[in-house]
Amino acid sequence: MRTVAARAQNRSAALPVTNTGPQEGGTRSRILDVAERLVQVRGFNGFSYADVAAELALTKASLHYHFPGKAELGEALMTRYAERFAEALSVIDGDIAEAPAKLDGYAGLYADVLRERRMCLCGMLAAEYETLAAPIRDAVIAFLDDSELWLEGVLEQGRKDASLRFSGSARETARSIVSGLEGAMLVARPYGEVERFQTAATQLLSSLAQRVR
Amino acid sequence: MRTVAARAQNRSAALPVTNTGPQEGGTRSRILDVAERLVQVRGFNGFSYADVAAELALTKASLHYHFPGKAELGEALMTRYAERFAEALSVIDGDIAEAPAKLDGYAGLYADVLRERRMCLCGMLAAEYETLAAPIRDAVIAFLDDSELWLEGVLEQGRKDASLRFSGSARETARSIVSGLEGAMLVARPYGEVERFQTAATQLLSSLAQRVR
DNA sequence: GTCTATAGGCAGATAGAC
DNA sequence: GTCTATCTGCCTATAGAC
Repeated sequence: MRTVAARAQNRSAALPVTNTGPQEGGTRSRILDVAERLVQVRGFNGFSYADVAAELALTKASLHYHFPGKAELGEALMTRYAERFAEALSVIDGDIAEAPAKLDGYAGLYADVLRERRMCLCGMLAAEYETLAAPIRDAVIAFLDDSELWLEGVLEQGRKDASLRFSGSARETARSIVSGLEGAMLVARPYGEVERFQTAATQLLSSLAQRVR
Repeated sequence: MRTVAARAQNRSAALPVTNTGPQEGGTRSRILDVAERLVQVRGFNGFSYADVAAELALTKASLHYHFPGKAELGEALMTRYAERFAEALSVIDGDIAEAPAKLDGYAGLYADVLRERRMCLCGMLAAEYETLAAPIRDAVIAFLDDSELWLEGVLEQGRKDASLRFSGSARETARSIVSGLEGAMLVARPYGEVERFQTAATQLLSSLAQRVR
């Protein structure tokens, strides 16, 4: 499962977010890369423009040229993250046929993030939700909805071809899987043990969606 | 399950944390109450001494008399929270005999917190873990360890008396339950739907620890 | 215990030169 | 696009009067 996830990550990392010209996208993209990591590690309220500027050897003023305010930066972060995630899901769809293996691929995306000592960007922002500007909030909800929808499809496929068995609706089970994996990340990170996530994720997945074959 | 949880909450709320005298505990306790709610709603990096002071019609300087710095306040918050939680668990132990019902009572504690639009204090601090002072970090880990240990005992009891069936060790399953419930809270809160938590929690619990009777 | 007053620093953000 | 310089406000924290 690591292969698929890693491939998806690489592929998306190679794609410019918004290519507005030959040189223009470079700085913008590097700002997003640094800010993304800082948010995933320290939270949206735990980093500043100064932190990002220092890492890139830029000034705060330059950052404000690319992103007028922290809210706009946050929105761009969440939007790009959702795009990359959606892309990773389509890679899974293209490479993996069986529903149970698709679920493993999905969990692998989370594991890859945790391996870099990061929290899921969306999960981190979900914790800080109450302090976020409306556009960022909407992007958080959109990300969760997308994940849920994709998982719902996989679960329905698995139920149809009898490779998965689960109680309740596919939607409910999809929501439980998203919850379970986000929580497994949240809890594993303080311990600094990726293994803790792996064990919980495997148990959550196999009990929520029983593998028939 | 709501009754047990609510009772536990009330009981602990009536108990002074550290009664250092007739008048002394009052302000300290009220500071903790306000700060606790602010952290659970906005995060540790999302509130300030000024916020707490304003709500209590006090000055920031007065807060510093009771808690020298934000780190000490955070530590006191986490410690008191863990004590209350442990107390709630002992109420469950005293009032409920059957393991499956104990699990419901445990999930009910989370639901009670979410009903007040709050995140679990420990879950919130787990997200912000990287920015926290060492004593707060230790308290977060201690809380998680305690929860896990209690759940492990319940699961072993359930396996022994054949009221619960689960795959893997009791410890692993306990960890998955903690992860699952924290995640269900994290995800349900942005939607503002307690129902979302309830559905996920029920499904997580019943699939991780199958009820036999 | 609580206050006023204030320190010293960092936050997000802007103006305008290059 | 990136810089210097600067603003304003809030942050944590302290000194010292009451």
